[in-house]
Amino acid sequence: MEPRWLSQDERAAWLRLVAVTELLPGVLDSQLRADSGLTHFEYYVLAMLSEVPDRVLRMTVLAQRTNATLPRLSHVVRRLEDRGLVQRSPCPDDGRATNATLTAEGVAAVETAAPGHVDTVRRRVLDQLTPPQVQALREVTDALLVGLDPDGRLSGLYDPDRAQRHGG
Amino acid sequence: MEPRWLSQDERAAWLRLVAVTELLPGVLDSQLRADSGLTHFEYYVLAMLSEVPDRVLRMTVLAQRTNATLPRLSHVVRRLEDRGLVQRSPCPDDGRATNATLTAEGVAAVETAAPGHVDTVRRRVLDQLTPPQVQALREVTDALLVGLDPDGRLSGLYDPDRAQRHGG
DNA sequence: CCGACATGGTTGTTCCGTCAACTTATGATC
DNA sequence: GATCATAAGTTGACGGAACAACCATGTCGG
Repeated sequence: MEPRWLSQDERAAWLRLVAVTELLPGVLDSQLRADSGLTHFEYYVLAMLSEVPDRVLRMTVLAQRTNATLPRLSHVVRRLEDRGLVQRSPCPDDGRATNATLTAEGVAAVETAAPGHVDTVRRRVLDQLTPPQVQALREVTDALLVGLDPDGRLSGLYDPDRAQRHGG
Repeated sequence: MEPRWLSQDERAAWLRLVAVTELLPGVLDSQLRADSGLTHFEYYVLAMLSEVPDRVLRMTVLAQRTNATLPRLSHVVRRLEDRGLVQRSPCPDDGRATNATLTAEGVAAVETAAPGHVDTVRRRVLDQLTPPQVQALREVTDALLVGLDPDGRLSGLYDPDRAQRHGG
């Protein structure tokens, strides 16, 4: 079955979007790795925990907010626990569940890593855009997420209102 | 040194961009894998070769156009060669260089995979956007690539002069 | 309550990407 | 034309991610 091919404009936009998604992870990862010994994903795990009351989240919720599969998160959290940045403990409410708690060292790690990370985000990304373009980026990505995240699994990451329904 | 933190708008745009870059690769990879047994990156390697005269490119050029490091491309091309989709041969002009040629089977693989891939790109990405939003996406990603690809390494991927068609 | 099913996590395998080291060829310099 | 530096690719080791299999716990219908 022959699909509708892409128009000139669509193709141009699409190829650039692909290029951005290819390049962005590398930029974030290498800066964080070099300066803080953290993967971008590890940083996000710690950051998500640091923004939440008591700095505790159940593995499932944490996985949703970081767009990780449970196996992936399990491995990462185990490594972070080995490094003393996170503490795992059984959830009292549900014998199956595990809580991941950010330790004091974990807090320190996030606070140490944050400035350099934010600086990279500024210089490599946001400073390239005019204020109207920032607004446009927000609107476009919002629309894209409808197609990419139809169940709102990641909504905790970008939409505080929907976070309560899905991640709370 | 304390960085400038992100404004409300910047943070919103940034978090959504991160969410998009987290989700998009998985969407593309799983469709291509399931339907064609190809990684998105493998598909792009084959697609880039298919769009070029004689379907030959030197490894270095191919690496630039796909934003791959040379080691990564070398590994991928070896696997593709094992599957009969690509043929490697020494470059007559430069004894150090290697040419990668798309085989007939490789052409067939791209042509088989393309419709499903384009369909996914449409349904999951482009159809979520209005025409003005497609235009905005193009402009914003163009600006972003200045910061992410300062040397223009990937320009072959999105520069209209060098890239004529995609997915066909 | 008891058996079937669903949910929450972990573990192990396999594959892919990165990094560093190495081989070979080219180009510049004297 | 010999030497040294650089470029093009390959290879191997290592770490992280996807996937599948598995175990433990909770839930629901009889």
